[in-house]
Amino acid sequence: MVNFKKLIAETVYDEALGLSLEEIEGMIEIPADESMGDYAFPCFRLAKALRKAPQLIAADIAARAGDAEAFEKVENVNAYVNFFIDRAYFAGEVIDEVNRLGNAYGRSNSGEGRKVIVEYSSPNIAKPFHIGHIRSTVIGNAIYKLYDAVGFDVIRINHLGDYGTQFGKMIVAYRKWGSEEELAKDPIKSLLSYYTRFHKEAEEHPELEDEARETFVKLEAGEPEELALWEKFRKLSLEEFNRVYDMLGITFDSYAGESFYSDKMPRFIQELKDKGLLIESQGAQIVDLEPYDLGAAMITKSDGSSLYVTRDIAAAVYRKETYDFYKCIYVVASQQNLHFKQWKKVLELMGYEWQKDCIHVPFGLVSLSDGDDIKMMSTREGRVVFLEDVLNTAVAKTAEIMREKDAQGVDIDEVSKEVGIGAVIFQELSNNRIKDYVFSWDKVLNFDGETGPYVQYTHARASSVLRKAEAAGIDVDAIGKIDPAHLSSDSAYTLAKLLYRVPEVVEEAAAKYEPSIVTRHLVDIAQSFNKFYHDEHILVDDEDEKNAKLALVKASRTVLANCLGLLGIAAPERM
RNA sequence: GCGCUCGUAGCUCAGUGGAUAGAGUGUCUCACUCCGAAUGAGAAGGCCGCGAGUUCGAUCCUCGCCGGGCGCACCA
Repeated sequence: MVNFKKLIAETVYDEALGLSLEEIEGMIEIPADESMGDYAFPCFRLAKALRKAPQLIAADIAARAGDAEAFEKVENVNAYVNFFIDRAYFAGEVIDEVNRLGNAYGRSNSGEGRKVIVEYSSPNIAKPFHIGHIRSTVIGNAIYKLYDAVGFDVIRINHLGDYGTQFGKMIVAYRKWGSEEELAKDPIKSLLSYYTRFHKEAEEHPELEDEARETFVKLEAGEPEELALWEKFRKLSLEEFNRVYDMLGITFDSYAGESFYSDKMPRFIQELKDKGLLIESQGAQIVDLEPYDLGAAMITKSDGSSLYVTRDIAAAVYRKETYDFYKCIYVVASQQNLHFKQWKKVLELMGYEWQKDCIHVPFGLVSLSDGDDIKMMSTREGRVVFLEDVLNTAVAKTAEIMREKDAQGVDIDEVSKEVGIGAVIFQELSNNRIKDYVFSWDKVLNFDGETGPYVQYTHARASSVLRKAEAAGIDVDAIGKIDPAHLSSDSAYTLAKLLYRVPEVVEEAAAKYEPSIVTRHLVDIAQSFNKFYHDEHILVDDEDEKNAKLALVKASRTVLANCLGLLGIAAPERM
């Protein structure tokens, strides 16, 4: 397909301008208002070099470019050269391309032969999966899909929080107040109650904290009794998590969590010593990062047990040695910005230059409204909304709406899951990931406007038109060369332009680790399609016109499904 | 206190060193004998937190201030 930006850059290019083709291409803009053209080239910057008013420069370029074939017209408005692409030509090109590539449209091979690791979700074992966990899980999954789409070999790692002092606490609590039967009945709930009780009791009996630390030391030393309990907790928790992952349609290539690295740490502690980085402070071993304004990174506690940073160092080196990654992406909350800065600095001081390929992709906080107050979620204090409840409620609400609408020929059980869960995922991926938000049932259960169901509805609607055409004896897949002259209306053309931009949108979203760029574009496409649908009748009598419009509908449906797929959302044909 | 981060319409949020700052939602209207109304159209709603600076041009970049959030060694 023609790269229009490149074409325009070539048209504008002139040695006298003193700019390279690439520089010109980088300056090309898409005007805010379509009445000002499809692409624009601003000439302000040229004024100084050419010693000429920018309006005059723009006029010269416009005059020079005016007769190029791909453009309907080229005109200058003040200092801008505005390019209007020949609509029919453009629509024909885009539709051919989308319908030729099908579900490969939007994908590329620009990452071919390189490995990328995405670490995401990473819940803490023995704690329930709550609405806060949706962020890493869903954003991480979308980033995996985006990197996969642009051709990278992607390894998905669920870095389970399955180690640390918290397990000392859990074991102590279980021994004191737990029972096997209770645990078997509802594992997560029981474990959570032990954990909560531990913290309550520890307020009055601080010696419990010491006992927990001692127990973790035993666990780390591989004492059989502690190890057996820990393994049991881990197994039961993982079974629960998998239920949620199944609902979300998410899988991982590795569940190597923190515990996996427990026996790999001594090597790095020794290495830090050998490199003279480790110093003792109040009985603990630390790396002094004060010269970099990053405080101190604690490597071992005064009782000798390990910490988060220690395990992350071991994990990073292990991954580099095992996978030789091009990039290792950590989808972890912005609360841990300091941790990641410290950790990267330690790796750098150790001489691991590849630490620059380790990328922390932070996201904002989910909090809960507690009457007038807005508070952070707290598992300990029982102030949580469980993700599974949110998903189930969204599915139930969807089923209710579907029954109200008396949808014909639809498997409500199946589709309400696709739509309800899709709504939750879409909502999560709508905003820039760095933004904090307050969880709201109203918002997550709203299916009007810029929502997942809206986009899915648009897809189902396009599918419905194609079904109608098939029923009338048209083989939509066999429509060959179309006459794009029928697609020069504003609404058809705007839609075609949005379809055209999908590959660059996918590349941008991957490069910025920002799935919401795709989500936003998807909404734009759906809005544009619905406008086209309202403005124009598709199944008209004129064969040529009908075929051209059906080809555009088919291309739109393909793109909607492809982009939903990139976000991990289903694209039902009926709903 | 220091560091990071956010501040755009009543609310939730897009946006870009450039042309008149955009959606959704809410409010008020309109459109289903017509391909799916989970839709579309219209109205109303803005010192883009404040103040300087850089620039031909700043909502965007820099600095300062104000406000919210998060973080700042034996949790992760």
